[in-house]
Amino acid sequence: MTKLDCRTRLLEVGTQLFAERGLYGVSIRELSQAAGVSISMVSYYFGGKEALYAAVLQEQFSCFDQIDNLRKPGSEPLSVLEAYLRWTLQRHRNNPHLLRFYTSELTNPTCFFASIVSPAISKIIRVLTEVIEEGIRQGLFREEIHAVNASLALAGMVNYFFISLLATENLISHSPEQDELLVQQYLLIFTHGIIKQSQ
Amino acid sequence: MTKLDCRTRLLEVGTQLFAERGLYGVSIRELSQAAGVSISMVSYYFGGKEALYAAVLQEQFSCFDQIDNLRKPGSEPLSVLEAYLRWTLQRHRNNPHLLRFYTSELTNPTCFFASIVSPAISKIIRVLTEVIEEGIRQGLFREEIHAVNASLALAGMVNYFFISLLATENLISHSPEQDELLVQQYLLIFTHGIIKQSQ
DNA sequence: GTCTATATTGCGATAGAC
DNA sequence: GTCTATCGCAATATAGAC
Repeated sequence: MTKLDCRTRLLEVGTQLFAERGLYGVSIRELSQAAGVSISMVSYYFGGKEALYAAVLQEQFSCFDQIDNLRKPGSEPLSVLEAYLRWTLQRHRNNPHLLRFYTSELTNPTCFFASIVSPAISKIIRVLTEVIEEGIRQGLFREEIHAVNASLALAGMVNYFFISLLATENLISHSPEQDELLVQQYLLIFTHGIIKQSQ
Repeated sequence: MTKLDCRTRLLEVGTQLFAERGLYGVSIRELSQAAGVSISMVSYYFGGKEALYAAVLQEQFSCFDQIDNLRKPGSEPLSVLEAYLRWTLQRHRNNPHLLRFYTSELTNPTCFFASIVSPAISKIIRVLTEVIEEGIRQGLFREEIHAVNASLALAGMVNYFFISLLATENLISHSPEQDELLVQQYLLIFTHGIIKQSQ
């Protein structure tokens, strides 16, 4: 087994197990056993269990940098919001473990929350807020809307679909084939509401 | 220290610490020390750490039974949804730890998820879904709306406000004084959307 | 009913062989 | 670079004194 394999296998298995049970729910014994390598490899490559967890977390949240791609100069607020929904669904599909870390860190933060997780999340909300403020300024969106509230509402709708998965998989299909329908539903609710317009 | 005090103190401290760090993030040593009782009291009163956790969880989720009070016979769908929002905010205010368990169990489920947490959550979603379906039947809500999607969206909006708290407390006030404003904002977004109606 | 003391297990980390 | 063996410690649980 080459150096790269060993390190990579630990990262992969660490991602899987930490996502399922959190930093304190997994021992490095179990971890190294699942990876098929010696227990000492965790210290050798990462410097300990917490450091391996930090490496996993860092990798998981690296995709959040892409948020800046959503806001191309001159793009309409509404299409940026739609792009955010599609990008978020895709993010969770590409990486089924991401939301576990995201939510686990928000709920039971480790010492890496402040440096890795919090900046990523608050950046997303800040970008969404700016987009919605721009929409209000352009007269597209209601003035009564508080932009931060609306951003949290939009992020909440789409993320909660995945957060609640374990308790709702008997109520609704979570298959990726439904994703385009989901985007349309959330966009419809968020922009027009559920009330039928009688004009 | 009487029997009641000792048991109660362990429950209180357990609620606090398990909420902050999860089942595996807390030891019974630390727990009993924080409660000011002997370490053996955990086994004596509850039968072990996991059993104490289960007792805490059971107590936390008992308030979910009140969901049935929201749906009085003949009440309008829209006012039930408003009552749900208000009730949910109040639930989180009355018990700042509830959402920690809620989210922690959804993300890193323990062996008690299936018996205590999942039924509570899926019942809420089921009730909301029925209310929205009734609204569609009455012609109040759009036919294009998928009732389960909309229920998850509404629950997601209001719960995510608290879930994301640690990453967003510098972006928005989380003071209880804002709660009535929040109810109005979420209701406005959910029922009418953010787009300005030009009729 | 509550304590101290202890048995036992499993943890994270590392020394040293290969 | 990877392993085995082991150290030292903290975990849960419990026996037995009061």
